[in-house]
Amino acid sequence: MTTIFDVAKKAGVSKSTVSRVLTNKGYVNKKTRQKVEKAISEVGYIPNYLARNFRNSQTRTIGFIINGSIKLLGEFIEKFIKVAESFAYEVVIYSSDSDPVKEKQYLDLLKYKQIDGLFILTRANDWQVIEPYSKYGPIATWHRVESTKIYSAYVDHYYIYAAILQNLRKNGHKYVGFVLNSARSQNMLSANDAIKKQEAMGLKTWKYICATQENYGESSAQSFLKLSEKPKVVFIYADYVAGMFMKKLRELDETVANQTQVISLDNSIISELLDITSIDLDIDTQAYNEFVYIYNNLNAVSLPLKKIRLKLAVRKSFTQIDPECFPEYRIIK
Amino acid sequence: MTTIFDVAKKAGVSKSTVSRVLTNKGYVNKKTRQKVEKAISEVGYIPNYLARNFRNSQTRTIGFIINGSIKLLGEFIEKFIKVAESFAYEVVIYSSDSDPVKEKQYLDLLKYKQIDGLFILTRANDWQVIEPYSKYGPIATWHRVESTKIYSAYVDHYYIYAAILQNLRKNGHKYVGFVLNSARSQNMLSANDAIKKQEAMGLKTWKYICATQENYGESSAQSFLKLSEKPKVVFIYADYVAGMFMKKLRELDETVANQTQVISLDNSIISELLDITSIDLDIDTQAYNEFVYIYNNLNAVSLPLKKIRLKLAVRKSFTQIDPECFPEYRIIK
DNA sequence: CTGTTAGCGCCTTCAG
DNA sequence: CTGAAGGCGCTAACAG
Repeated sequence: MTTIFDVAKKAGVSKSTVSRVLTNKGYVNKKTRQKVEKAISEVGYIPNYLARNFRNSQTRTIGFIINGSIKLLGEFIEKFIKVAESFAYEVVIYSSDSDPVKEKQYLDLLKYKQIDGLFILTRANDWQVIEPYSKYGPIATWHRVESTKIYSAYVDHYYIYAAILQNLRKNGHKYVGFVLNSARSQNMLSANDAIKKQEAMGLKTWKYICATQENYGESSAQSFLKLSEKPKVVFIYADYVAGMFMKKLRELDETVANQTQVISLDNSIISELLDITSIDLDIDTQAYNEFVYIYNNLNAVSLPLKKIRLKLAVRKSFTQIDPECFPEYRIIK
Repeated sequence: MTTIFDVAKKAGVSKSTVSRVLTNKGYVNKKTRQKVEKAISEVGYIPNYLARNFRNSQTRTIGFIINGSIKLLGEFIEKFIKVAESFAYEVVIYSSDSDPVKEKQYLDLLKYKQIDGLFILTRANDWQVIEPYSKYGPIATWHRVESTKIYSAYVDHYYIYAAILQNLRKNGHKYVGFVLNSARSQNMLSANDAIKKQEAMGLKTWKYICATQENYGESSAQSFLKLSEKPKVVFIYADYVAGMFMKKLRELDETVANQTQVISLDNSIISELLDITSIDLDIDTQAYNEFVYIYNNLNAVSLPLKKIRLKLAVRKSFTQIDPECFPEYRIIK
């Protein structure tokens, strides 16, 4: 293995000079620089990042914790990686399997200087447990969290639900169905707030809370069919679930299926293939912001975050869109 | 930051002794060990992996290059990461965007000792370019490749296509449609071999080659509809494409859509939601084998690879299954 | 502008 | 069984 010492010997200079041309720091005479560069290629020098990182005590690596299924998160991860890449950072993926113990191990990596910063897709531990780790390095998450120490590029679901409901009311709907996630997340609490507000204003609702991530769509459809009076439109919290819901509904009762309109969240390939009207949460910008927050903290800079722009992808499952109700949205198609 | 020196001081021993208990190497008296362990927790010692890796000149990190869209590869990545984790390895994801230059940079990481091994989902450079890098560390891929230096846990598509075609012939089909990927991959060449063999035995075929990864399903459906005589069954190389094909077909001609049977590859959430009969390529085992190959090479051991077990997930889009034609398959549902 | 020097934290001979 | 010493490759003061 060649080291800067070999290069120095070849070029007839000192190690420091070689280091200076390598890192582009400090002054170095043009001619010496050329000599060194020539020597570098002559001896086939390969920088040892292990040594460099050790010396600089930095990894230029961000940890990224997923919690089980990344089926539909590919897009987010991909964008995050690309942004990181553009800032010369690497991304290591860890799988916590929603196990608090495992998650803590990864949190420890921040202490152990194995990573510079950490992104947690969905947490397994309480925020109180996670928060203290932020002193070892910046932490960001996709979960909405009220903390000054942990960043989240969340979209407030209150406004999403409020806008959709306002639209529905304008179109004369007085009875609306919801399939909600049981996760004790801020997003679902916000959604509930928006729903409650409309209920107070006379909206009749049917709500189905998904207990787990499995069979959600199916059981919600079964429950829906048991209703004596059924809402004409159902707002479902994720494409995947909406897909399952529609599939099961069609299987069990084609007539009802044809009469039921559906709106969902994610605008993924699933809503595209199943022609479901779905809200696009601007994942790309979210991923960008998440990384940039970490980057800013690591490098004591403050690059601006981008504004998240929601879009409503209008498809067959629901078409009565009143543009006025979506001031911040961009309706597509 | 606490170092082994702090621990040594506290325990009243030398750095070497601390190192020995930390790494569990060499002899160390029980009592001294206890003293050291006590000191470790007392001073709150945190090992510096940066230093350790530098000293050991290893990263315990495997690079994982994706080439653009990991929408449907989540499952594979996830499994790969979990296996790696169980062997105390980490996985860094890189995105090559199918750019040969970028890919080369990641290949260089192997040289630079930034990673111990490399997995390439789909390559951007020719294998001849990639192969030489294997001297810096083990390389594996998901692409089928004929090389002794690069491993691939591929499933020979010849057998898949042969088995499906044999089944179709047993069921009396004399005319079969195919939507194939244009990628100059071994898999598609093998598929073609299997198809040609049946053509030689009198099978009539319609073939559509997808040029790019976009609009594939749509254009194949349009092309299909222009046929004066249409095959009753179409075999499509991926769920995503099959979904698009069916969607477009239904949009343009419901009658034809209802008469057309579809089989595809992947058995992903898409085929589940769209009720497409699909072949499960046992991704989990493939991911396991890919990692274990790398692990074996890195650690000069030879843990056995697992046998890949294909499954046919039978759904509404195609039901005429003759079990005898799938000796190696497991038919589900 | 360049060379000398002194570590970073850890592991591993080599003596004792 | 334990301690002393050296060095992995690189960078950053500090002199010159």
